[in-house]
Amino acid sequence: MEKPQRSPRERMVYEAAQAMREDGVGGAALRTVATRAAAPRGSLQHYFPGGKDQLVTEALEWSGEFAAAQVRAYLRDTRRPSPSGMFNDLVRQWAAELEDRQFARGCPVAASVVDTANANPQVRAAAAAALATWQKPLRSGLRTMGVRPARAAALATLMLAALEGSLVLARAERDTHALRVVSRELAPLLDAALP
Amino acid sequence: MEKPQRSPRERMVYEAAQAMREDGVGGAALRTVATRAAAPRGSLQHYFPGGKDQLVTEALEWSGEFAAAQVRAYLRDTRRPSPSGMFNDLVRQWAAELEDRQFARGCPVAASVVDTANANPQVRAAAAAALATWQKPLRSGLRTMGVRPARAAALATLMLAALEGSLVLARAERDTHALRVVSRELAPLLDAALP
DNA sequence: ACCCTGTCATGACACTTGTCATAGTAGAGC
DNA sequence: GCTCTACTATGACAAGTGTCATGACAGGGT
Repeated sequence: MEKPQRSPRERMVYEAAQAMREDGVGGAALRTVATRAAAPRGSLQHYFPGGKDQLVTEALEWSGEFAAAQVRAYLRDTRRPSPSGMFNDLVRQWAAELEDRQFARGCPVAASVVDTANANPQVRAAAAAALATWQKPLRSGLRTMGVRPARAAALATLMLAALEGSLVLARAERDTHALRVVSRELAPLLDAALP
Repeated sequence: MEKPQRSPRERMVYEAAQAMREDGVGGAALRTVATRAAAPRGSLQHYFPGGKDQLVTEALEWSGEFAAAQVRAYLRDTRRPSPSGMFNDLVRQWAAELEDRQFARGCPVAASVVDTANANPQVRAAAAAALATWQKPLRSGLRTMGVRPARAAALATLMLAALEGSLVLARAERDTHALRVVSRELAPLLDAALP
């Protein structure tokens, strides 16, 4: 996830997502977000009159769309896509970033669920929406490869669950081993869904 | 996870784990933990001179052992255990509790990783240790069923990752659908490892 | 009787957080 | 030039946090 050249508002949403990935929603202080976005603190209340909830919600929307674009890029750029190839592409990118950043950043959706799913219905709904956005290209990609619709939905869910879980394991162990194992073990199952 | 009749100290560790499951490590305030454990606030500094870090660490140890005992109970009480049966037993118990408590409580290990893996090495290590404790009976159970050691380790990792991830999905969606899908899709893969 | 140790109880602290209030500044439109 | 709007900037505040200091109280052991 490279840091793009964007408006102050977009930078704040972006940096909010990154802060959530590092220290969870509770650890993502608004002052820190403003500082890292090189934006004035006063702009927060101007752009996000809904307060922190709004910022977190938009950060989740951004994250969902970013993840979906990543999947679509695989489908667009790969000559002969396969279910296992699509999943492995995800795993590979996450593993690379975990190692680059020394396991500092996880998934913002998981962070928001763990921190606020119980206390904040709005953020919880935003997390669910981000997951749906992410899952959509996975599902349609599988269908394009010839997987039956019902099965495509199930496998997309499995991919997301396995990825989110491996990320937790990898960060705990400071080792991308779990990610690689899961990708390897799941590969035959995923490809067996092809016609 | 029933609330046992234990010493004030044990009650505090237990309630710390539950609070972490609900609102993450950041949301688990020490005052709240003391109140819910029906213990005086002063006892916290007495039993846990290491402060919140120590309490969280012990809560993770407790959680790891609780989860491991759950797996061992399946292996002990089931006449003809199978890999898919073992995984489904886990899923079933988690799904039941999610629904009972209306998705208020997730996995404490995931919570600690997401919240503090980046900032707190001690807690991160405790989370990794808890995962190892949990994984151990899964691995040895698979081996007892006849799965080759290397494969048993890989499948245990896969189970944990898939479970942790499904929990995130299920809490976000307030629906145990993802848990059931993952269990169903993984079943044939898991049982195919039998000799 | 004494003290000593484990536990309980309460108050205070420094700090951070999200939020609000207020005012300043730039720049376009006319 | 003037005004209106969008944005920037700074200060303050109440609430909540982890931590520490201090003291009270019980119950043995001697």
